[in-house]
Amino acid sequence: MPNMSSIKTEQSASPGATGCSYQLPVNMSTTTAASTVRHNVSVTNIKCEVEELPTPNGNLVPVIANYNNHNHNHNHNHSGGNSSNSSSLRIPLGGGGKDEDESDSEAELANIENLKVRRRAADKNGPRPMSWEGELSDAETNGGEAPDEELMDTETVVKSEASSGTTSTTLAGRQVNAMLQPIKTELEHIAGEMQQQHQQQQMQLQLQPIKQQQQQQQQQLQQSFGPNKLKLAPTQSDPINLKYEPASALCDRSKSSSGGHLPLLPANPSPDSAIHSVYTHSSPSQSPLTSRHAPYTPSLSRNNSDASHSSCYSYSSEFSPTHSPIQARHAPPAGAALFPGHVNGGGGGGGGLHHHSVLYPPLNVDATVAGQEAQNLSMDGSSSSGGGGGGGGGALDAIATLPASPAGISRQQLINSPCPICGDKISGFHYGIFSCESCKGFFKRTVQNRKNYVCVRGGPCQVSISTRKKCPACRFEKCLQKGMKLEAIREDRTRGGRSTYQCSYTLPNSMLSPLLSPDQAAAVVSQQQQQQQQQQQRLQQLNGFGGGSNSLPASPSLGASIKTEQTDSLNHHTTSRASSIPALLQEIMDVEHLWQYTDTELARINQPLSSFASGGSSSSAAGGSSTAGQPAGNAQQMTNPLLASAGLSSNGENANPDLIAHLCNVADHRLYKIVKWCKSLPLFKNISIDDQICLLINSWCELLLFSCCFRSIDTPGEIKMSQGRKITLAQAKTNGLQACIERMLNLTDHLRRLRVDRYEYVAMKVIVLLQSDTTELHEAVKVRECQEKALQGLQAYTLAHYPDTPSKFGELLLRIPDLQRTCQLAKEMLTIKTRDGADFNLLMELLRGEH
DNA sequence: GTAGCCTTGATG
DNA sequence: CATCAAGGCTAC
Repeated sequence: MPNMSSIKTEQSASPGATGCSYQLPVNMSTTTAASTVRHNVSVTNIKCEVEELPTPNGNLVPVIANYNNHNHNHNHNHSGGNSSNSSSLRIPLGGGGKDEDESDSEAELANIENLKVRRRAADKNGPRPMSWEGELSDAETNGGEAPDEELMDTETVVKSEASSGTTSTTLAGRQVNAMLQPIKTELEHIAGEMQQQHQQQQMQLQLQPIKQQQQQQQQQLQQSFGPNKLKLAPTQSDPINLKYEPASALCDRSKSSSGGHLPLLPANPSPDSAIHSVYTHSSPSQSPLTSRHAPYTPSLSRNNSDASHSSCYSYSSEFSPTHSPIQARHAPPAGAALFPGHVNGGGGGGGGLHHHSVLYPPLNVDATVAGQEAQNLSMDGSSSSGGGGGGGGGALDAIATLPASPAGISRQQLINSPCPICGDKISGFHYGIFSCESCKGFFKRTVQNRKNYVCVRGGPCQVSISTRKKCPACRFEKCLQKGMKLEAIREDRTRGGRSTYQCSYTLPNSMLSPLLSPDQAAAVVSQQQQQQQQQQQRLQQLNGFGGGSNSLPASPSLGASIKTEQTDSLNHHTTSRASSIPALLQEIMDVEHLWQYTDTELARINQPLSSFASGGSSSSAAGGSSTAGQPAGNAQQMTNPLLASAGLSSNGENANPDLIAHLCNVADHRLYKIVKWCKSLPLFKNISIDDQICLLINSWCELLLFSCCFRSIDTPGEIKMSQGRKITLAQAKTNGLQACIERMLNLTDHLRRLRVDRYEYVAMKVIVLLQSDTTELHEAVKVRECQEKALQGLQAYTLAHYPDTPSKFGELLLRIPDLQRTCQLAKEMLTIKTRDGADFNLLMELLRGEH
């Protein structure tokens, strides 16, 4: 009955009962030793039954990961005739295809493989609680009965592994395919989920809930990889909260088949799906109005005056029942004067009006009509008069600017209405919308703790009072979709007072269009797109996305980690180019967060480190396995890129045997995330499972290495591993990785010189992934076509955004052979190291398996 | 982790 | 002083 949501790196939310347990690779399951030993990586079997199907309103979208609800027509459209030209776009990937690919070894990955050996060794000594392979294997072995155990805490895992010893276990005789089976199983599993979701929706349309569940169960058993034809309808849900719902809609609520779900406002005609709209927030750079405010700082601090990034066409906290936090505190006194034609409803002159005038461009709305509507819309007699009191009040003024706002909705009505997210009773105005107390708390926890929920089903799960606990991913998504604002969460956690953030409700274009001139309407669309993009970036960064040059070390300060120079730069770009980002690139970007670690994940991964650090310099495990043949010791660890790539402290304090267990966690995580990322890529999803595996095998090193290099753009002379750990060339010399690091630095220099931005970066990753120069591909042509689409997307992007450097596209592609050569070198180095007697069995097999 | 209730503090 | 939207606390 549960629905399946998963929380990466988080313990399963609801043990057992909900069945919604996705088990992290980090953790260990209680699977049998036999099953866990089969592969070095395991995929947790995810029980994902859907008790309640998504409502047909299409209002639910997958959380965070937008990977499933994008319109892939873009991709398909890109193909076709273009494929003939593809050859011209093909890049001379590394001299030698297969052989070239053989080389490889990114510190991070190497680390992973290395650890796998240890982990497997531990597995042999006892049941491995949970692992990638173990989970899925069990599921498969047991006829689909997924282990429903709770996730174990990382620390627990570490201890169990440590206690099981670090006996080296050879993988001799194990086939490469077997080793990569985890990836395959994961891919298959995810595919199965997608298929399941698709069928669920179909069934839902047929109103056959019982059959749905039956089929779900069957699908769970299938594990077959079916094309994910499911397209989550771009939610045309209202970006506006309930209170602005048209009266008619309110009246219809009782008729709504979705039970607690609120009827939706007219679809937002924005070309972007609701998933974008949920990320909406504007930037000062984009709004001619916002420039009057303080520069936008994507900080969650309450004092950031985020009103500055309000949308000119969005309702904002003026809708707060009795006041507008923003306008009240930050409204430029003469704001209204800037827009003499602006609606002046509600009898204004109040601060709210001023503010509103600043926030909203002049609308061609008859002031009288607007004023009347404003009257009708007064939140309620008491509050509007109380809050507005002598001046019309912010709320009233705000309402006055709602050309098509519903009439007669009082605050009390709103309070009595069901929470737009779950249908529970609204308790107040929280984070930008009227919501219930539970959703308020949920949103707060999610943002403050930087949760990175992922709906294994890919969403959208229904979120109701009864189901809201089952899929936090979809719940959070809905929170955003309904208008909850990330910036409403205070960075400094100060209590009390009024919020200063700009909680903007995107005004549906359908409501605006009749009132706007074509130019204004276009401006609305443009601005909404910008807002969406920025909000998305914000969200991604909140989720730990931004591991590239944007990446910041985990910071307790939400706001601090949100704003980066590059982000600003990117935002600047998007100001003018938001609409010119190829859809494919945007889709790729939308799933990029899957690649990144969230702070929560990092925190969890590193959680055991504190204990490790106290363990002194026991070098047997950490030094032995990770440094592979080097003298174990603090000095080596300090500069060991393997450790560093794992996000481990490089201060030499981690020389504890438990470190290995910890590294296993990291390894599991990284592999898991790679697979997840791949599976969510718009192009990759359409490739056969066998070819997906093949591509992954061929490109994992390049992908990881490239991410390291891109991440290091802003640190010349240093390669950033995970979590801001850095390694310099000098440090690399101490452990024999000089050549590799040197090449990485060189590549990084090129990326810096080329000013590679994030869109280019993600596109290049996909291009690298889709390298089809291998004879092992079953559908090489198809893969090639996919790569061509990515190439075309990148080319279109670079030409559109960097017209002054038309050669950028080509230069970017020229870096790929470098990347591949670097990987080759790194792999060779690791191979050599393996001969030194270190526990690189798994790595060895992976290396061998790549050829 | 969830969610109800409490405390805080800016605002009018 | 009332309001209310933040965060905090805590039983579950």
